[in-house]
Amino acid sequence: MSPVEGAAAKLSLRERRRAVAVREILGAAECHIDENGPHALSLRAVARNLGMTVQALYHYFPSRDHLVTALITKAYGDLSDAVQEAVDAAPDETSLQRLVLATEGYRRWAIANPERFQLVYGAPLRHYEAPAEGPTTQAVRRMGTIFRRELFDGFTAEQLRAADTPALSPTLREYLERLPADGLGDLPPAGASLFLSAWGHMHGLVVLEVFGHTAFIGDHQAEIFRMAMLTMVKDIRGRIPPAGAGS
Amino acid sequence: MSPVEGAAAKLSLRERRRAVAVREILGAAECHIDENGPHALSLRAVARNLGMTVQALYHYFPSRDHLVTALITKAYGDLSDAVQEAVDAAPDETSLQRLVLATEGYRRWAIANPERFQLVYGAPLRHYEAPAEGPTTQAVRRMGTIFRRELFDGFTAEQLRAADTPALSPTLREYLERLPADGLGDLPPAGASLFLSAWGHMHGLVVLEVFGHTAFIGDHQAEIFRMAMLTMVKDIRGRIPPAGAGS
DNA sequence: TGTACATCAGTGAACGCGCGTTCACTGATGTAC
DNA sequence: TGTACATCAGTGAACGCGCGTTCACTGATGTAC
Repeated sequence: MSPVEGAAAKLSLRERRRAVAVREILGAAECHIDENGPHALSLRAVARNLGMTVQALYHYFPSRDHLVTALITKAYGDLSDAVQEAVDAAPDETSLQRLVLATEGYRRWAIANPERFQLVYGAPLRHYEAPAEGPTTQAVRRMGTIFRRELFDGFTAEQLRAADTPALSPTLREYLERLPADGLGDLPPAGASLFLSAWGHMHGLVVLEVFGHTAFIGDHQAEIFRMAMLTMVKDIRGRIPPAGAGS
Repeated sequence: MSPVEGAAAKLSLRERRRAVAVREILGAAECHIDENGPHALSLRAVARNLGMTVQALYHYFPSRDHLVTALITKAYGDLSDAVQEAVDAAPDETSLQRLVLATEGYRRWAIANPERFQLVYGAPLRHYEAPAEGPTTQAVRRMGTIFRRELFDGFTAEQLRAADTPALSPTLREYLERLPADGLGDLPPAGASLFLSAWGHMHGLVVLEVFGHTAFIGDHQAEIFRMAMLTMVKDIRGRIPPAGAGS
């Protein structure tokens, strides 16, 4: 008996059916989003896709907002998975190469799932009230961790502290030092600043492409992106002094 | 008699009232967008704001789409104006400083008008069918021109051609060379590539901030942005060789 | 093993809402003579 | 200067649509004895 069957055997028929139904609902909702955009999402449309009546959905999600929250969480998770897989696929590459691969994974997922990408990074949905401690906070951390590891792989905190960046104001330095350690707090201010800049750079190129603002580049978007990211990573690493040079 | 009065005198009472009404409608629509987001825009809501009935709006805009098109065009124009003004306000600065000021103008307008910023750069509105030769194409060109002028001020095409960027594939180089001259076509491939990267970098940091993804930085966003842009511009200019060194 | 009861998935009917758009109309503004 | 007519801004009433949510219900699944 496989572990899966073992786990499944512990669930009643009803529980298994319920799990299947929830997956089907999420799938239908994602399908509808892919075709009509996140702002067209409605319980009625999802129910229609499933051949059900709307009311039945209330047995699985107490309101539209709960469904939306689940979808946003899943989209963020899927994006993180895509980035993680892009990194894991090349364990023998240099960390510079792995970081470029990570950014390419980010871009690729966004291009392949433009509507769900908007669910995460676009305008918040009309009438949607996100729960406090948003569903995204955990996912944000996870993706941040992936990128940070590759970006600063091989450098010590001491080296990052001595990175060649414009002088930050004392209040900002202090603020960055005091961020929670699971966010950017364990990075020295210069490192946090470089990291945010890099994130914005990657994200901006992807957003412009996803929303069609760089359509005039045609089929060459992937190459432009790759070159920009390669240059970006080299520049950032070039700002960090060799080990032992600081202090 | 002022020129304005002179022009106005040529318009009948009806024409002047009409012009005022159109401005009022656009203003009410912008106000509604500012408060409820672009996706909540509806003719009925605008009419309500004005104390009119919906049907009256059809005397000024033949459909909702025409109103939306006007709003998008105006938002893009206002953003371009803001950038232009930021540049013009410091004619004596170095072009490096002016470019940083331009990016700060871009950011400032976006932060001050987040909903209208979405109108331009966010997800397209539900049920809105943009006209062919979109209303934005002209505005895009205008803003592109401002940034390009400051970014590459003082450099010759020859210098840009020799910029230190990763090797672009021959097909991409050729493609970039053949872009229409009023877009990026008058830039050598290396210059076009640097320009796109810079645009994405600026845009990405602004988008993350506008959508609240960098809220954890609190009041220091402006400083982080400024440092990132300063570094970016220096890096880009550092890649361009001094005059006469190439060929 | 069978029976009584609780839980749950799903339906039919209905609620009140906001939306874009059309139609026939009234009264004010503008214009040709 | 006055008059007949055209143009235009605005209204009242109505259309058909999709939306989230609630209520009372039926029949299947699960459980305690």
